[in-house]
Amino acid sequence: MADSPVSPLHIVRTQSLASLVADELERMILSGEIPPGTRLNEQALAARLGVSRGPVREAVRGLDRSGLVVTVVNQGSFVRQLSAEEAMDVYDLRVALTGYACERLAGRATPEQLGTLEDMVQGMESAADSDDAARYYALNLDFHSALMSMGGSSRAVRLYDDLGKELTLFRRRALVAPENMRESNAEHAAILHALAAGDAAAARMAGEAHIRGGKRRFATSTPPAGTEPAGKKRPGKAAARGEEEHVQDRDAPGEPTR
Amino acid sequence: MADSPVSPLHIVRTQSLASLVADELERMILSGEIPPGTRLNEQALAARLGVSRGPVREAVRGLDRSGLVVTVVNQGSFVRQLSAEEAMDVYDLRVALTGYACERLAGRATPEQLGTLEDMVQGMESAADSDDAARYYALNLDFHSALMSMGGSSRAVRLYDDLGKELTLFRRRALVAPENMRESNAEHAAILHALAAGDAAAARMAGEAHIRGGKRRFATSTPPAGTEPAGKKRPGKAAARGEEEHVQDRDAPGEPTR
DNA sequence: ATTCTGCAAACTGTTTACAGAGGACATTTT
DNA sequence: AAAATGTCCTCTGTAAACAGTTTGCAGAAT
Repeated sequence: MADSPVSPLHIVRTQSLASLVADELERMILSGEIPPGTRLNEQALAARLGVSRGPVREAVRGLDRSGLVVTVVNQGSFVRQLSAEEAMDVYDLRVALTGYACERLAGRATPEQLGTLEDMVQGMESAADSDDAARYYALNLDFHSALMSMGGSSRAVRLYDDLGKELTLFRRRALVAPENMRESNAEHAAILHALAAGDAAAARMAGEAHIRGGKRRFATSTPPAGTEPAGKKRPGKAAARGEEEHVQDRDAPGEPTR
Repeated sequence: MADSPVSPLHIVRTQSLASLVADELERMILSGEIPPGTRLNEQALAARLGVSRGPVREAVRGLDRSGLVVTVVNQGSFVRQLSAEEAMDVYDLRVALTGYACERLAGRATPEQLGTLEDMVQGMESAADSDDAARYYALNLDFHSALMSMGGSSRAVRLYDDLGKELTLFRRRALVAPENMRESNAEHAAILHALAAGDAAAARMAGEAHIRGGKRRFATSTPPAGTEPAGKKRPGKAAARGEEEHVQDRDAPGEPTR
């Protein structure tokens, strides 16, 4: 009846603590607040989030399955570290996914869908003109999400997003240089053009070329070091006191088991 | 020193109970022992596996993340039910992945790798000749795994396998009709031929065509009913007594939230 | 006869408690 | 002085207990 179905008593338990913890943990990891290689101290995390260790363990187990976290028995869970090669492999998978979505969409894109994409490309152009990297970044995410959603399936969208999260483990932030924005958006336009023309082969090529371009743009603008130095510091006993500390990094195993 | 490195005290804790439970649960689900739509009763599962509810919850949470299980707050976790459309989408994703792996492999396949694949195709041919569906099935899995591993990355292999597990949720078992074996293996040979020729485009086409063929062979040999009837039985109270019962199905929500 | 209400059992979500493993530091030994 | 070793302490892994919710059934009221 009421407009807002809020229970008068306590807030309705609409989702479990474990899922909330999982979301928060994922956010912390993807934002870099907890850098790769860091050990996830269950007790500290539980205390910081105001829950017990149970939900934290469940959340970490979920992140482990989805690839953001690596667990070593009796040693704990660590934020996954992606090697440069693995990151490139992930890019390649996104190439394949994007190409496929574009190819499928070419044959059946509705004028409405094309209009939506067109608007996004326009928006990115204006963002590039005003050097608004943040806005370009957001629109770019939307564009690719829309592409996957229209051409692929919901499963494809989730896959693409998950791969993106893994990439975020490698590159701290999407480095969008001003000149890259224009180049990138030109490729967007090429995709759109092929889609509008209904040319499946061209759309696929354009989609693949775009992600490959992103991979290249990233690879050329990143430090040439093959593997990250990672945290080598050993905090000793003091850090374990945990007064304000919520995470503690030990030796930081890169990829112990997989 | 000894041949079998078994600890004299208790068996070495080489992996956690939660991971063991997760493996066992996955096996149960994929084998059909716990059919889609079934609710996973934590207490019953814990009792059956001889552990407490903690590891079971962690395992279920992991399966939820990997897509085999769907969880509803305060109602429990259910084995996921794939609709026919979703299954087709998963097939399409495998088409894309396989095509991509084949394309990449074409340029750089070593004679050794080609020999390995050749042996598998030969093995499948002999299996088809003797109508040994089980052996064909196993070799087929190996062939595709090898293809992904050689042409793609370890990430691609895992992705492909995970998608395969999801498909298993839909089709109880890979139905390999005798005539299908020959058709399927002819496509394998075509892939191999293109790979040996180093023709990337042809390899991709052949790889894609093969999975599409598998999709078609499955779609034509499956009941035309769009959605599965699923378990509609309401077991009442008797089943909940749990003397030998380890699972209990209630209303079986297909895809409550995603 | 049907529907609604109230009670009870079961199950999920969460917290708390306990045992074993691993690591860091101090001491001892060579 | 350097290496080895012993001890303590933290943290993970697991189990058990506790609170809240949902579900099913029985009985009452219409």
